[in-house]
Amino acid sequence: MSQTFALVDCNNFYASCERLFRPDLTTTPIVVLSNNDGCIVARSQEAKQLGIKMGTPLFKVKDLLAHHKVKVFSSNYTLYGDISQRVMQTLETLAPHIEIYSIDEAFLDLHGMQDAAAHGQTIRATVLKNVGVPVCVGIAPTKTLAKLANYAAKKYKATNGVVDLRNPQRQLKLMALTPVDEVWGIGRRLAKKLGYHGIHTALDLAQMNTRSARSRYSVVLERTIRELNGESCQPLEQVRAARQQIICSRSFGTKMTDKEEVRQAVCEFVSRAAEKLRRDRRLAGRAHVFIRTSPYYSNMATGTVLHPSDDTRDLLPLATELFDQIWKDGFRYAKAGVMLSDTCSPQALQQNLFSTPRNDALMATLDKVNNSGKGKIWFGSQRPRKDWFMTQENLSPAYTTRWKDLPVVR
DNA sequence: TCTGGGGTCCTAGGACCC
DNA sequence: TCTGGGGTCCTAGGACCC
Repeated sequence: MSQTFALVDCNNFYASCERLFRPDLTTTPIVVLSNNDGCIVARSQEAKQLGIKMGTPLFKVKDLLAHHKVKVFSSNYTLYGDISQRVMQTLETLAPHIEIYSIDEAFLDLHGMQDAAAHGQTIRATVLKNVGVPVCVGIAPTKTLAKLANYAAKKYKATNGVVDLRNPQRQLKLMALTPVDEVWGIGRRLAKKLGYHGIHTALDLAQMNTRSARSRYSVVLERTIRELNGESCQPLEQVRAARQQIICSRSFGTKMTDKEEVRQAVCEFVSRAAEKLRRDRRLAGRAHVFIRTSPYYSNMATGTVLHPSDDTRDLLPLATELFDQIWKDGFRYAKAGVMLSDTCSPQALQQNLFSTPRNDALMATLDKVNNSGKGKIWFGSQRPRKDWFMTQENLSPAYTTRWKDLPVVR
């Protein structure tokens, strides 16, 4: 019995979330900005039609946005995370097994279902009714084909948001029409390379010899080809693996030349990363610090955490040491960041003979205060001025997760 | 084209071992 | 010393994804 996957993907997710609580914006073009209000990471349908591209820096299109009265939002991850949970909870009632693939996508196990296309319509209607977010559904015997089906469901209006791609004839037809870079796993680099070898459509790729794909490219490409041919190589992953690394990095609004200032920024990143680590209930075994001045100089230093830890006081001195190793005077720094890796769970960690008992209560209190919205506690080495950190000029309220931001009905 | 931030997986090459 | 073969582990970097 062959498998059947459904890929459910929210339409213009962040823009749809913002619109949910602003019915006055139903027909207004909307864009959502990245963390630092740096560039555009989501657009409503109307904004897409204005030719605004994904990833465009805000300053490049400021005039265009103003001219067309586009509503601009800073990203509000608290809101998106909460709406995402509601979507996923609804999806869990619509299939025996689901894999949450990203904040706005999930694979559903529909194997053995007679009329999967009709069920696809049920999924659309139910999510729209329960949460208010429009979704599209792609159905196929492999994840890669389900992705492709979803692409078609979004692109071709006549599909009514659901494409059932279980029929091999339909698979061939769609693949012949689809540029190879729309295939899941084929990015810009690979698409260009494949183009040199005369592979332009998804069908060209599907017909490529798997053996030569493996030797000339990689096992990943081989797997993609097999999946395009209906051979499922990627099972549904119901349990999410714990994060292996945590990154906190920022581009600076204005270039930095002062060592002390950059060092303080790095310390701030360490604190943020450690906070995420504790939220995950993980310990880090390794820390990395990197700095960059656009094209000329970039460097990274890596160090081992003596005893894997989630304590900011352990990580801060190490990061400072690493920072000193890579710092060079006389450059104008554009970006810095910290990565914590080799994470493990506290249970998995063997008790070390020399490890001192950690003061978890202090870190817990610190996190509690910093997340309360009532104030911030920081270490002396951090940079208290955060003018360069998290610019959010157009933030929407946390409608669903903060009492005072609840929408009021008049 | 490097513009944002946060992730994953794979591979080539070096260090080191017998 | 650079001459054989075989293996493991680690790291940096490339490619992808959302």
